[in-house]
Amino acid sequence: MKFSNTLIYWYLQNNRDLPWRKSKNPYFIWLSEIMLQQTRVAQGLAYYLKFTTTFPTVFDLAKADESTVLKMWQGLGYYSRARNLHFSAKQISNELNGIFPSTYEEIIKLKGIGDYTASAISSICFNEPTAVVDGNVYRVLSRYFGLNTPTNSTSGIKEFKTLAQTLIDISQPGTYNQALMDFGALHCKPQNPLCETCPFSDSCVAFEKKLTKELPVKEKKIKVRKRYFNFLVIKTEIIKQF
DNA sequence: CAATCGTGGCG
DNA sequence: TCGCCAAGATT
Repeated sequence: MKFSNTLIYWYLQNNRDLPWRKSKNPYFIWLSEIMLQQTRVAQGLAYYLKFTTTFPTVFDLAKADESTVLKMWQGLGYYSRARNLHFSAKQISNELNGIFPSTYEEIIKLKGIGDYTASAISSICFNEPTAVVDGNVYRVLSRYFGLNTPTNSTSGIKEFKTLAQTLIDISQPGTYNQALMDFGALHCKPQNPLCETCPFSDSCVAFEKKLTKELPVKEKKIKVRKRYFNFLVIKTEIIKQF
């Protein structure tokens, strides 16, 4: 069976019921994608609900003060996301008549949106076959194909993006992309992946060669840390009495 | 292009 | 307690 078909079959049975999946409104998908950058679903969920309630449309978000937006973002981290989100909301509201751009090429021009987010929005909302590559995708593909190219290297980024693009189901790219990420998050987990009940266990290279724990490979970056040591030298004077 | 940006969960 | 990581983007 084709990779994408197996994946989507798994997804239809195991996908998470998340609020942003009820909609294809690019404004909502955009909000969710920005919030979930480097952030777990469990952490971002409450913020997504708060934002969509307070700002039901891009106009409402654009009208708000930046300080208000930042306060609502408080606790989520990476605050430049909130500033870029607000900046782009104003741009969409004022210059694009509130209409979200509908192609990858146009979407990626927005501040705060890079390759991943542009691919996610264009595939989910506009059915454009643009493959997403996030941490989940690196892990699943590196294991399934047994690839040890460091995922944080320049060549690795290109290699995985190209590979993901060849695997995409062009008839339902949004579903395929979300399936791949959900599969990575729930099944092909970083630690203790569920290989025993995996639909890919007959074709996964890492499983066959017992390399699951070794993949994906990340180039180690040396973290310089300063350590300060204080020494207390104790001298005792021994007085010899005789 | 390597460093940086936050927070919380996990072993 | 510590290092690693989690739906990345920017400079």
